[in-house]
Amino acid sequence: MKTAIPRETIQRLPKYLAYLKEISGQQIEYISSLTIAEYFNLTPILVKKDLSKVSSIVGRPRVGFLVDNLIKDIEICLGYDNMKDALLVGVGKLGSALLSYGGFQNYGLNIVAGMDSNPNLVGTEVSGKKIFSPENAEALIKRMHIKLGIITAPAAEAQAVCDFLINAGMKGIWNFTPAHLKVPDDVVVKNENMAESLALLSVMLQKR
Amino acid sequence: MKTAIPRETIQRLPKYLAYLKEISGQQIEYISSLTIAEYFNLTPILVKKDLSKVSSIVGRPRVGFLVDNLIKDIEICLGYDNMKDALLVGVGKLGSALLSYGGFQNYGLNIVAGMDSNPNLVGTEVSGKKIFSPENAEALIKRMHIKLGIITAPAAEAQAVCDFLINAGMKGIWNFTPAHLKVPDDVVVKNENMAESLALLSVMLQKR
DNA sequence: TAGATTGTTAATCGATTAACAATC
DNA sequence: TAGATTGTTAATCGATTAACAATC
Repeated sequence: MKTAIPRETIQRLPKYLAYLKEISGQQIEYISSLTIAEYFNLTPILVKKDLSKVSSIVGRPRVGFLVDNLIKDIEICLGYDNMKDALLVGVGKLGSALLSYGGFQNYGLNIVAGMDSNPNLVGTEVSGKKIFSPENAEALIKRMHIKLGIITAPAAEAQAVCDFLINAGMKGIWNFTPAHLKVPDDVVVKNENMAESLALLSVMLQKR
Repeated sequence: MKTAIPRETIQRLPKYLAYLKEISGQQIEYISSLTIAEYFNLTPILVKKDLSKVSSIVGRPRVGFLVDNLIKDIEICLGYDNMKDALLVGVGKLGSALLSYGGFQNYGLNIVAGMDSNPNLVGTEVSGKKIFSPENAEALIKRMHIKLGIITAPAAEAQAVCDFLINAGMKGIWNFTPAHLKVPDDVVVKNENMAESLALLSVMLQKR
């Protein structure tokens, strides 16, 4: 792995990874960048370059890369090898869906619990995950050194929730609300912006 | 509105739009690109350029753009002005959450119904939206000329669902599963890829 | 009038694509 | 050996940033 992997490359890596895991299960040992490119409708050169940025070992000319090696390299690059604990705030429909989704384990993400201000929800469990009150959640965050918060609260409360989480020590926020969040420089926000996706889809459909 | 608006600009427009609607409610008449840039931590020149690509009217030097005019221009550009009907397939937790989300109306999206192969769900309603069987859904798609499909089914079924929808006449797919979908050239797919977001977040957090 | 903000043209920057030597 | 695929250096392309004249 070299330094400064472009954002675009990082976004493509999870796709490659899923594909590699699939073919690894099919006992395929080696893969060339050309094969990956064909599968995803990308140019072979692009894939080649992406892999060269990530791969710790050199690919073998005429043969390609050892699949299992590549999987390991991508996982290390994306930090999937060390589990990150997260707390989810706002146990509505979307929040419940995310709490119940088992697939995050594959991405190095472990949602340890939920938090909600609704007293009727506090103390209950969703898919085996406890729902905490803000007070108890704050203690949990500090005790477990949880650095990542997932916000699925109503948009109107998003900023307050965000401030609360950062105050408790969080350094990363995964924001599922349409609200624009203001955070200090040392905190990272990733917006899961459906409006953005929908805008792209809308424009793409319009063109036809 | 000029031709060929860059993808990046399109992705920023919904953010601007939400902000503009907010300040429009506060009786603010004019806005400058500088003010928008400050709010979103973007460079003023970038915002200026984005707006110039979208705005039908010229901004007034020293004053800025008429907020309501700008709102209208962005909505037209993003196609929010004409409602698009959509059918959602896979009424699990995530599917139910999306069916219940009222905010899509603001983005020109109207989810008319759900579809599920589970007979226990067929005929029920989620937030006032009927759940159809595949057979009945196919008739509905054709009768209403629904062009947009939202896939929240299990990943293993995603490709089959996708093929089914395209076969029924759909031209756009909003894919919430991690599966990679193969589609004909005249069909547009937008992946709502949580793995991608998580990868970025993970790498950003790692750097600290 | 002076000055803030616009629209537009030019420069920079970074990602993608092309070209090509190296190698199993 | 011949040829497919790699790694790397150079060219292209498009988005962002800078510069500056126009204008209310």
